Amino acid sequence: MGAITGGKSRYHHGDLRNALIGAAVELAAEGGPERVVLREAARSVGVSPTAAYRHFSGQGDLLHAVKARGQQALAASMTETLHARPRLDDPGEEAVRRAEAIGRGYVRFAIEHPGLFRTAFCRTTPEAPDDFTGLQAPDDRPEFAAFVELSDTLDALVATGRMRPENRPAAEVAAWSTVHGLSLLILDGPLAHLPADQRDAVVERTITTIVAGLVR
Amino acid sequence: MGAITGGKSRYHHGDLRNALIGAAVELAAEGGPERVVLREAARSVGVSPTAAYRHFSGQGDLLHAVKARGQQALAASMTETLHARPRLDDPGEEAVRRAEAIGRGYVRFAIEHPGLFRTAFCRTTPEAPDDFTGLQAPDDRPEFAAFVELSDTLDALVATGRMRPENRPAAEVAAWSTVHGLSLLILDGPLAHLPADQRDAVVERTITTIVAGLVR
DNA sequence: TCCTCAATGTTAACAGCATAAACATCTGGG
DNA sequence: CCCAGATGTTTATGCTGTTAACATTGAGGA
Repeated sequence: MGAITGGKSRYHHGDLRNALIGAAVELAAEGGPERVVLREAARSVGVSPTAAYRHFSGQGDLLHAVKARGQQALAASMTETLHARPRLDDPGEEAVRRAEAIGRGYVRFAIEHPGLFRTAFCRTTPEAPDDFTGLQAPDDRPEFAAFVELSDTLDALVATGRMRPENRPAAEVAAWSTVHGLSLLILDGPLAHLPADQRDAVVERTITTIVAGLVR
Repeated sequence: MGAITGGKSRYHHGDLRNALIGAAVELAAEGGPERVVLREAARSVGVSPTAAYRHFSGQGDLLHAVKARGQQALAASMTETLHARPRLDDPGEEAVRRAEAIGRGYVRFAIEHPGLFRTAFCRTTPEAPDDFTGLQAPDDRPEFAAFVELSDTLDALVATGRMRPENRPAAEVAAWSTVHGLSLLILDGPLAHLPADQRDAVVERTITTIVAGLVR
């Protein structure tokens, strides 16, 4: 196969699938999922529109790939944010602060990369077998790394006595729901036109509130 | 103007704007915002596609009208649910239960009317001057009735000593974020394929958690 | 070495969409 | 009575996704 050979034929691209995904990711980053249009991605790669059909079943399939990239980018950003955080001595306090940091990282990514974030959670086909069913995430896929870290943090809250065991079930859903909804209200909803400082204050208070509901 | 006269000319519709909105709402209810396509709405009303441009500046404008209808439907559903609820004697307990009911009503509408719900919060034009800026809602518009009721309920939580005054700011954002995010995770996200009973249990626990974070 | 064939790209074509321009038909107010 | 503005229609343009038929390339077996 052609690979990325110096510059011979130019008829075969060599890595068209990834190139198309890259172009589509750029489009998504600029304008969200509705902007990832197959013909434009092909155009920006310099290839005929129908060439994409050799690598994707259609526009929906391309969008699906971009969505996966968005999820990975979110996860990567969050884990990076988490690793940069100084570790506290007290395990209970550490778990609480860690939970707050996870929420902050989530919302921060949404604000800094609105197009990618919206794409990461856009509706694709009704049948999406890639999603995990609610409460248990496969821990071998990179896009779920952040979710696994949330789970571990919640476990730590229980282990350190900061959270009552009977509150543990579905705790990740409560946490995730709050930061997810907050992100969307900020991106597209009534909080969209809020000045940055007020917005940040609201984010802080919201995260404090949900964590308070969890730890008790 | 023609009004809804018996059935004379048929050239002028008489109430085309509302008819188009109605058709578009039906489309949105079936398939969400991306399905509200101007030509199909015109078709189902029995009118030429370009006739719509006498009443809307374009497809985006029509979608905007449908979005408003969705918001009103959500608000109406929630207030109805609230009014059906039995009132408790203890004011503090009443406020807490009321807050929980508001959250339940929100998520319930999302589950029962997914297309309308998604349309009510879909992205339209970047400039949306109809949104209120975050923390204060105009209390004279029907689509904000439910939000005003949430605000009142939170005030009641403070007044009855169930919530500390310093937690009051942005409390509506925290509450709204949680139920909003939960709704979307259920509609389009990882909770989509959850069986109804498990899903309902998760909803209950999530609402309990956020209310716990508010009341303290 | 050469030759075939599957992989991968291209052009041409079609249908559906939003939208604009020019034209047609009512209808209310002078 | 009649005409001007409101409302609806036809026609046309350019975008999109998608399919079908054709072209080019490279890799591996005769």
